This record gives sequence, C-alpha cells and structure tokens, in this order.
Amino acid sequence: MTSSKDVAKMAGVSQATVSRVMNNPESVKPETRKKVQDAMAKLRYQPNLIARSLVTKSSRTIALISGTLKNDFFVETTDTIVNIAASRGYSTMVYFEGGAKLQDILNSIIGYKVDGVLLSSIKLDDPFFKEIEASGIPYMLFNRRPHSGGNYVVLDNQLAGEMLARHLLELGHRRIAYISGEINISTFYERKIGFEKAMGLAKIAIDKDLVHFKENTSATEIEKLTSKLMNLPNPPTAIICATDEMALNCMNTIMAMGFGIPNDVSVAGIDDITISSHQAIQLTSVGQHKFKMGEIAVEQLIEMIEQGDIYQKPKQIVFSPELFIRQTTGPKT
Amino acid sequence: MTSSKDVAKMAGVSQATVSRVMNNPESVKPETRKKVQDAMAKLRYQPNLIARSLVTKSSRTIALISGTLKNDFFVETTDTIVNIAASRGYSTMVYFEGGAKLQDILNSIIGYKVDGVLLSSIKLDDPFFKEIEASGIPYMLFNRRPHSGGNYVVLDNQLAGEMLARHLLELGHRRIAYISGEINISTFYERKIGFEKAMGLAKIAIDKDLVHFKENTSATEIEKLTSKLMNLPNPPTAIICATDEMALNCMNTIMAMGFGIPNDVSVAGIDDITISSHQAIQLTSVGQHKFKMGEIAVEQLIEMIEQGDIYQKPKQIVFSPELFIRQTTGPKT
DNA sequence: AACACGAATGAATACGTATTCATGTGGTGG
DNA sequence: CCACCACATGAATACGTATTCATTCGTGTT
Repeated sequence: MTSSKDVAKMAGVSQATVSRVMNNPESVKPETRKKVQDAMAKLRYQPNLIARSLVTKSSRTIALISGTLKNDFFVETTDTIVNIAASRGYSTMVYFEGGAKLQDILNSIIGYKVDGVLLSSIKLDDPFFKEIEASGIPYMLFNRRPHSGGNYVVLDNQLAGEMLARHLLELGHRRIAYISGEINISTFYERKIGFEKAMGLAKIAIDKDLVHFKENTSATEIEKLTSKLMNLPNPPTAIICATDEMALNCMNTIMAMGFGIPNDVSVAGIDDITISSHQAIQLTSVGQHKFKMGEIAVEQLIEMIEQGDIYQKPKQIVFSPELFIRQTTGPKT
Repeated sequence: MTSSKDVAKMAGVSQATVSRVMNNPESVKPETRKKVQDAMAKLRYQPNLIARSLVTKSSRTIALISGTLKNDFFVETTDTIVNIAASRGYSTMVYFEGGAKLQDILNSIIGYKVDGVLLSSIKLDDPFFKEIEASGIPYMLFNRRPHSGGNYVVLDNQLAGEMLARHLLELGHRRIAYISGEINISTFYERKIGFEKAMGLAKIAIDKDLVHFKENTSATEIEKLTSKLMNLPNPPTAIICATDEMALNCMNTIMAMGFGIPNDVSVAGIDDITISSHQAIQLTSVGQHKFKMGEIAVEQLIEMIEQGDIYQKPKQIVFSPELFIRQTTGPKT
C-alpha cells in the first residue's frame, strides 16, 4: 500500500507537507500543493485512517447498539441513524441485542475509540450503561432511559400506555389483556404504569391471568401466549401489546385460530411502525410522526461529539404520543 | 488512557512481555504472566485496537454495504449478518444504499483496513465493484451478481420470475403487469428475463404499458405507478412485483382505491419476506427458506478471511426458489 | 543596512501495539 | 567441565499519520 511517505518522495517534499496538504491545505504554497496532489493522484494514494486515528484519537465512527431488527421499530431507527451518520461523514458500527456479549461490544467500542455511542438495547440495572458513562464517550440513549439523569430521547411511554388503555375502555372493554416485554426495560415499565393508571382511574380490577411480562418476546413466544389467552375459559375482549411488533404476531395467531379482529377481540399496539398503517393490517396504535427518533438521537450525538459539550446539561427529549385509531379495535360486543 | 506500557511498569516487566501475555500467553512464564494479568486488572487495561490494527494490518471488522432497510429483505439479511459476524468476533460497519457516496464508503473501508466486504447494493456497470476486486479485500456479493465471475450468493432469479409468471398464466391471466427496479441491477434483470421467458412460452404478447422498470422504487413511486395501472382503460388482471416490498406497497394502493385482491386483481412478489406470510397479508411469493442468504454470505466471507484463500476458485452459490401460493392470487374472473 | 517577522517547509517525535533480534540463564549430553 | 540449546525476557524497531519545533528565506520597517 502506498503511504504518505511515498507521495512525499514522488513530489519531492517531506511527509509532513503531504500531511499538511490533507489537513490544512492553505498552509502550503499553491505550487507545492499542486505537486503533492498530482503525486497523490498518480499513486492513487488513500490515507491510512487507522494510523490517523492513532494520533488524532478519534475515528469518525459511531457505534449503534440497537434492539433486534425483528422489531420494525428498530429497523426504522437503524436506517435513519446509519444514513444520517454517513451523510455527516461518520461510519457506523452496528450491534444488535443478543448478537454479542455486551462486554465484548464495550471492549470493541472503547478499543476502537469510537467518537460516540447510540444505544437502545439496555436494561435499567445493566452495569454496561454505567461503564459507558464512566468511559466519557459521548452517548445518547433512544427508546430507553435510565432511572435518573443521562441523555435520551424517548416517547412519553406512560402516556402512550394510558391513552391506549383509555381508548379500549371507552369502547366498553373490561377484560383487557396486556402483553409486554420485561419491566426492567424502561420502555416496558413506563407503558405498563400508564396502562395500570388508566385501569385504576376507570376502577377496573386487573386480572392477573391477562397480564404478562415476557423476557423473550420472539414471534413464537407471543404466539404461544396469545393462543393461551384466547383459549382461556373467559378470554379477553381486547389485547394491548406493548409494541406493534408483538401486536402483529398476536394478530397473526388470532387470525390463524379463526377469530375475527375486532369482532371477537380487539388488538392494539404502541410505536406506530410503518406496516401498521398498511391497508391489510390497519393496526390501532400509539406513536408519533412529527419527529424521527433515530434522527434526533444521532443529530444530538453528533452535536455532542463536535461541540465537545459532554459536560453541558444532559439532553433529555420526550415526544408526545398520538393515538391512531384504525380497524383492529372496535366496541365490545 | 492506560497503555501496555503502564501495565508493564506496574508489573515490572517490559512492554513486549505485556504484548506477549495478550497474544501468546504460553510463551511467558506462568509466574510473570500472573503479575501482568494482575496489573491489567488493577489498571482496567483495555488494549488500543487501533494501534493493534496499525501493526497487524487487520481490524477484526467487516463492512456491510446493503440495500435499504425500507426493503424487508435486507432487514433480514442485515440482522443475521451482523449477529453472526459478532458471534465470530467481528464488528460490522454498515452502510445503506443512498446514505453515502460509494466513493466515500470505499475510502472508508480501504482506509480502515476492514478484513472483508459484504455487498448487495451494486449495479452491474458500477466501477465500485471493480475497485473492490482490485483492492484485494475479500468480498462476497449477495442478492446481486456481476456479469461474470466473482463471489456471490443469489436466488435463481430467472427461475423465480418464470415460476411466478407461470403461476399467474395457469390461473388464466393474460394481461399481466410487471413492476420492477431498474434492470442494470442483476436481480431485476434476471427476474425480468424469467418473466419474459414464461410469457414467451405461453405465446402471450407483453403489453409495453404494463411493464415498468423504475429507478426509484420508493413507496410513493410504487403507489403512483400502481394507481396509473389500475386507472388504465384496460387494467391488468394481475400484477407481478419484482420484490415483495413493492408488492406490499402495490397491495396497499389497490386496497386504498377500493379494489379487491385477488377478486379484481391478483398481486404477487418475489423474496418471500417474513411479513408476506402474515395472516393479514397472505402474499403469494417466490423465495426459499432452506438457507438464509445473509448467513451463507457472511460465513463464506469469514472463511475467505480466515483461510486467506482469496485466490481459490470463486464462491458462487445459487439457491433454488420455491413458490408459495397464498391469498393474493386467484383465477382470472 | 540592520533587524524583526511571517511564511513555508523539513526533521524529529509521538501515538500504542506487535515483532524481531539480542541477551542472559539454566539445563543437558558428551 | 564445556559446548550447546531451549527458554524467557528486554531493547529496539516498524506501522503511517499528525504535529511541534527548528530552519530558511524573503519582505517590510526603521
């Protein structure tokens, strides 16, 4: 591989001058600058970014630690994050929940001196988050937030849960099932609180048999759970899923069992992912479209990186949710 | 940040010995090894992977240059690729089509000395591909293949197109529309050839007005095109979309216009993405499930990286497609 | 004319690791 | 007892860049 030293030799200058042509072109006389640029072109010179990073201690790279792409919510955020980062000149190292041990990821991002970290896949009590904070690397959480402090952008999840429950209560439902991921994940915790609040205000007791917090929210697990619910002697007349992704799998199971939606049972989710508004799906959901969460997250992060204002006041952004009533929810029959 | 030199000082050994403890532990006496490891732990030492890469000229990193996540096909491949790479100890730098200029991406991956490249987003005549080949970096194409030679894993796209067309012909359709991306993308080219072959064998002339190759296959573009087709004085009785993603958008438009599927018009796609088999969608599609394309691609790539067998015979893998008949296609009425 | 000063550039160094080469040490076989 | 060797380790160097420091040269000022 050709190095800046080779370029220097061909141009008849020192390696330092070659470096200057790249980083501070005005500081070198136009005449010699031209010689250097010609030599670069002739040798098809590509700077070694690793060597550059070694001395600058930064890498023009961010790390994205995301929830699984099996949830369409994270598909949309990943897409916008990677693209916006690229348009700003940053490469993105991507890791998905479950793919590698968090400790290995941490070693990678610290060892590679990434300029910033975007993360969603994180539990409230995970030491990983504290290590990130301690490392001093700029970071931004999205769709997750810590107990207190930190930088994050989230939906007002409690309100989202509450709105959805209220919608179903207003339709006359009383036996409302609730399917969620585990509640040491902030998103699920807050949505649950909202659900409980609405039920409490309506003075409806919550049937323990209808409320489930699963560690594993894969399609097959949701399928199992849904069929269990529908086979209950006294099945629910409505099911709230803590994410649209679960709601899709829930719908799928219900339809496969031969039930009608919403005639036999109403289904609703949270996140309002793209497919939810498809004519063939028409899932009632709570979300927001004024801002893209991934976009806000990555822009805030880049701002932190480039302004170096890590010690400014924390960035905490909360979106107001909106209810989209579609065809999967209807009055209790 | 603490370096191996700091560890060496605390352990009372040379930096070289610290390095040996990391890379060749057996070569250092157990006694001194312990001293070094203790010092590492006490200092919470993390090796600087950038410095390591500079000397080893490899980075334990692969680059994934993928089609957009707006197409669910690439969601599935991205998910499996990133996760498998992670489990093998590789980080993945991800780029999506349209996010950054290919030249910038190329500079990044060459400058960062990635160990290998996985790419799908590439046109037949793109010089980018030739540059990758020339760079000597191990690479693997997926869902795309060059005119000749190269390493790739693809569906038998021609056969896929042919099977789908034959299916609709057997249902009695004659006015079959075809919606595709541009045909300097191998996938679209081959699928189109298959479609034409089936039509030719059935001795059905292809109506130019029904066949479209769009450079931009975004949801809105597909929507526009679909409504144009359905508003034709003599609209098609069936529409083949070159990808399921387009078929979903096509369905959405048709349903929004008030037409019934498949009563008014049949719709089918290729790729058999996950959502296609959802009870509420039931899209007829051609694809295969025996292998995961992303999995095969990344495993082949890692094999190339670790065996260093770039100069072995090219890896060319073609999957046989299977037809999944669901509810969006029916007999011509 | 002497001097100061700024611009342009080269030489040298640092970044943190892996690796080669040299050195010393203890053991083994003759 | 000596020669030889395997082994353990340290010193030195390379990787390719950015950057600091020193040097040279031309220009304007007094």
